[in-house]
Amino acid sequence: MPELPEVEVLVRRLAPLLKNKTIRRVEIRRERALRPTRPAELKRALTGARFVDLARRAKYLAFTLRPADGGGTFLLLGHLGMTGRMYLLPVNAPLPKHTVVAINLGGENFVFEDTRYFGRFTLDTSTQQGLGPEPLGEEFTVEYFIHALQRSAQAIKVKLLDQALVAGVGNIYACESLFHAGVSPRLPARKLTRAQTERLRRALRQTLAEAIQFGRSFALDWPGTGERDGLFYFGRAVNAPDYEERMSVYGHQGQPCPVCRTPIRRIVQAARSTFYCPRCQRT
DNA sequence: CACCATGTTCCTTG
DNA sequence: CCAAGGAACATGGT
Repeated sequence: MPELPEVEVLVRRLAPLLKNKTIRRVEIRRERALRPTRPAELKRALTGARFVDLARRAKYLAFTLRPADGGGTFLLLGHLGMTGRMYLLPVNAPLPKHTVVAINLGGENFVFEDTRYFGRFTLDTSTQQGLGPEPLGEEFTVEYFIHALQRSAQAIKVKLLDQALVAGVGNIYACESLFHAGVSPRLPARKLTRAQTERLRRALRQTLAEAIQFGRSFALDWPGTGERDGLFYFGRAVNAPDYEERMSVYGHQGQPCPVCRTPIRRIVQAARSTFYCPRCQRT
């Protein structure tokens, strides 16, 4: 469930539920997610600690905690990978099959579940160093974007997935943003005109912001104690009839473009699927 | 059995 | 040294 908008919505929903809660016990079922933190180290740091803040950076969840001994704060980072979910469960509810970590907060467990185990739950913050600006932030200016694209011959679609260029864009919203900007996913980054770059920046910001708005207004099947967050809006959702229509091109191979009715095409770039309209995105 | 999947990291090649 | 491409990680759905 993992691109910037989904993480943003999750963070905002989770924050008030975790705030000021004290960790009683930590159960680690998949050590791999902690890399390179050792399980004993994570348990020692978390047990008795208290959640004081939660924020999003790119696709990461950044938990700020106050240690058991009360001095200062420290950071815990979560990443949902491809299939990660985080939510609260009553302590008497069974933990799901692919539970990575379960944190006992007293009456409930804060659960990190991840079917494919690509996600992370760690004290290692080194990955934050290489991240580029937030696409919705002030630092992501037209000038920055133009400058960053000028140095690369890589296809613009592939470039958008580069977290060092702009942090938080994933495969779905990269495809959608290029469509809204009317830019071909195959266009080499350095070939974008100033006008195209401006349109793309605008499309990125608008597409991401709209997805966040949708996620915040969406009637989630998750009051904080349900069994699933039900949060990821792509795919078949719970009770959302207009769900499929949210995407203009992603996953719509062979279906008519919503603007010109030309069949949407699927190509492979950097081993990932790209969906686009060959007519609306000619250059 | 085949192919596909919201992500990141590591290794190889040029 | 760098850029770019591909595989690996692991599980499940269609």
